[in-house]
Amino acid sequence: MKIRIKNFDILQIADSGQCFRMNQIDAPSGKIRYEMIAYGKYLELEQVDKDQVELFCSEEEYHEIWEEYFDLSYDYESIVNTLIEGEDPFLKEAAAYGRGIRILKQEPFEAMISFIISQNKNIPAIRSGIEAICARYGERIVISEKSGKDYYAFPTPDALAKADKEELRRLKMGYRDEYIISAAKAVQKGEINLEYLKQIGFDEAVKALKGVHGIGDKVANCISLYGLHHIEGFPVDVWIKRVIDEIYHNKFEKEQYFGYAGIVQQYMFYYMRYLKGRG
DNA sequence: CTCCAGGTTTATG
DNA sequence: CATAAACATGGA
Repeated sequence: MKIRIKNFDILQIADSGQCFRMNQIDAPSGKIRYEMIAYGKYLELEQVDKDQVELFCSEEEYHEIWEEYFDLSYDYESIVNTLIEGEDPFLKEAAAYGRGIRILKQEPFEAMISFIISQNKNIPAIRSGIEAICARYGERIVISEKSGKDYYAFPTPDALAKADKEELRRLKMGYRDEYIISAAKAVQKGEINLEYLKQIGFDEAVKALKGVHGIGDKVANCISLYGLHHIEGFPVDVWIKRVIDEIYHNKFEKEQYFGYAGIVQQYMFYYMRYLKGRG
């Protein structure tokens, strides 16, 4: 189904570093098309034009999953306009450049494990690592008999809680092996209730997440922002550190963007990577 | 080969 | 409290 929507650029979303399982594929139209797996479902989507995308799924599935996943009811246009019309020269440019980004509502457990894996890895390495985990521990998804390619859902907490260190090392998880297992076990045992963490406040959610071995402040902010949709999440990684240091000379206050700090962070991240030749 | 990557933990001053 | 070293490994 085709959807008319502003501020939705598939390429920007796929390349924004918040999700790691969107892959570009060829389309008969020659336009930008991606395939992805989320919530156990396979989806292809194509950029028809600047303000229109086509999702290749049923209307039920669209309303059940993807409308919310892509945060389509949120008005990004007004955020972008606020920043573009604002006083901050860096954010004017960053918002204009990344205006097609949306903050996805990913599966909380997937965000949790993905960002544990992400630490001290570059984005291509994160992608391949997550694919390896999915192929080993995730349920196979059948798309069609002929497609020849295998697709896997993200593993359940149960499946990952049973993983052993050696196997995770073989999948190139490195020292993160025990972090992954302890996180999966915490969820499996109910010590961490991710659905509950969605309900409570951002600060509390971060605090609870940091109780897990291997989750520090940055990863907890990522999980909160991308998995729990706490829009106050403001992950400070090497790129945001660079922005705060080089652009703001260590005088940046995220509090001035209360209510949408996570979106501001995303524009900063995406734009800085572009400026430094990684976008 | 060297340096860096959407960091966290542990040790040390 | 702040800083430094260790950690495992692939990508550029």
